[in-house]
Amino acid sequence: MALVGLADSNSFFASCEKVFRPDLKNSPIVVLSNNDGCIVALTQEVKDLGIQRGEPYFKVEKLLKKSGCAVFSSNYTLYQDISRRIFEILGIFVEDIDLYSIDEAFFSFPEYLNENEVSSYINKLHNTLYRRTGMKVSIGIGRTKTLAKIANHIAKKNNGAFYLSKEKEEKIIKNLPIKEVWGIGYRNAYKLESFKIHTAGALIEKDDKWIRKNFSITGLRTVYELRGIPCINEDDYRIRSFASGISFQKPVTSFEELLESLACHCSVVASKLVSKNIKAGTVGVQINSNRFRDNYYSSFYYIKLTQSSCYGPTFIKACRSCLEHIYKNNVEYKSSRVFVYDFSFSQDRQLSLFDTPNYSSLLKKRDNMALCVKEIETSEGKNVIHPAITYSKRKHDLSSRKYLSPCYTTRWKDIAKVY
DNA sequence: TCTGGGGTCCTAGGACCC
DNA sequence: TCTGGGGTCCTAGGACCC
Repeated sequence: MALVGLADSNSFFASCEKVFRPDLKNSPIVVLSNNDGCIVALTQEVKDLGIQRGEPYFKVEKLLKKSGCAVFSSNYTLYQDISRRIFEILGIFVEDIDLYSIDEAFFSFPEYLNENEVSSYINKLHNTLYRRTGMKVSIGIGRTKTLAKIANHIAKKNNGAFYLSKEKEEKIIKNLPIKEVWGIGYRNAYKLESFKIHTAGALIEKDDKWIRKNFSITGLRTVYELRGIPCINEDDYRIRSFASGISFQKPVTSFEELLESLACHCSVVASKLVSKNIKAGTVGVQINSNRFRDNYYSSFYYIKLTQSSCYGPTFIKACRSCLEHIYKNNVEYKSSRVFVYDFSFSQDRQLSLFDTPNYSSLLKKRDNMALCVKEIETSEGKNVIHPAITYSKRKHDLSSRKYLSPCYTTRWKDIAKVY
């Protein structure tokens, strides 16, 4: 059985911002969500001020300014590129990389190596990643994904790499607080504590039937993983749906403006579908008013397309129909979102009984158009071609990003200068 | 004034069938 | 008074993750 490894960057977004700003090496840093709304990444210095991830920025703005904290809007272009570089290097060292999120990846590791060999190999990996990207990436190794996650947690506190061997498991799990276990959120932690279970050690002692009854199959899987039996498979990460959405800077009330924002999201999802070489069979639209206000309104509607598609204008048309079902007058809308699911591979197309040859050739033309748009976006940049309906609004114009850093690694004019 | 965005999985319960 | 038993499929909502 192979060992499982987990590579995970520390305060990923905040660390990316530090790479090109050595002057901020020891400064507190926060990175804000879209629209500069919430804190989504923060360094230890900021955590020490008692601030948590998810905190609305306006509530702590004064405190942060007083402590000399550097503030950034999310620069996904930069983070995505640094992430790509990290995983590229990881691929030189290990096999079967399974990307879990922008800053995390599981991988497999040969078990025939002895403990010292594993430890020195992962230390070397950690150091190479730091030297070549400027990012501190913690490496944890264990018998299962859940154990690798625990090992990674320990690595973060030590020197960046940790191998949780079978021999060490018992001692470490015994006193591990239940809420630090991956897969146990605050609600289940609270529930477990009401049963007087406070540590992972106490949890793995419990009877399988009891766990299944109180915490469902998901809870039982976590317990098996803690016992060293792998239960979380790579298949679990197959994409089933994705979405594009954003909060507006100012409330939106008109049907046309909402549709315009949805059209921007359609372009984003269409482009993502083309790059993955898949088509979506269902399109959904969600619109929301401000959830912190009275009379909160949120509605969702979806349409199954007659033919799976990756063509933006087809999605826009579907969004218009969805919106007609859920749009209400006199509501101040705060956000909109487009979902796509029911994926199929691009080459399989099931024609319906009443399709005419003309219709299939139209569908072919649309496929080609979608590919063509993607090619233009790749060579000329994302904002050079877009549906006419979105002419006055681009996705990023809809939200505020006051503290955006340069795209150091992906745009020539933003490249770092050395004086 | 201001409160993110993007995912996954599971379960209960309703609708429907024989 | 009292209303079967065994399925499937779908959806909303909850819980979790980053």
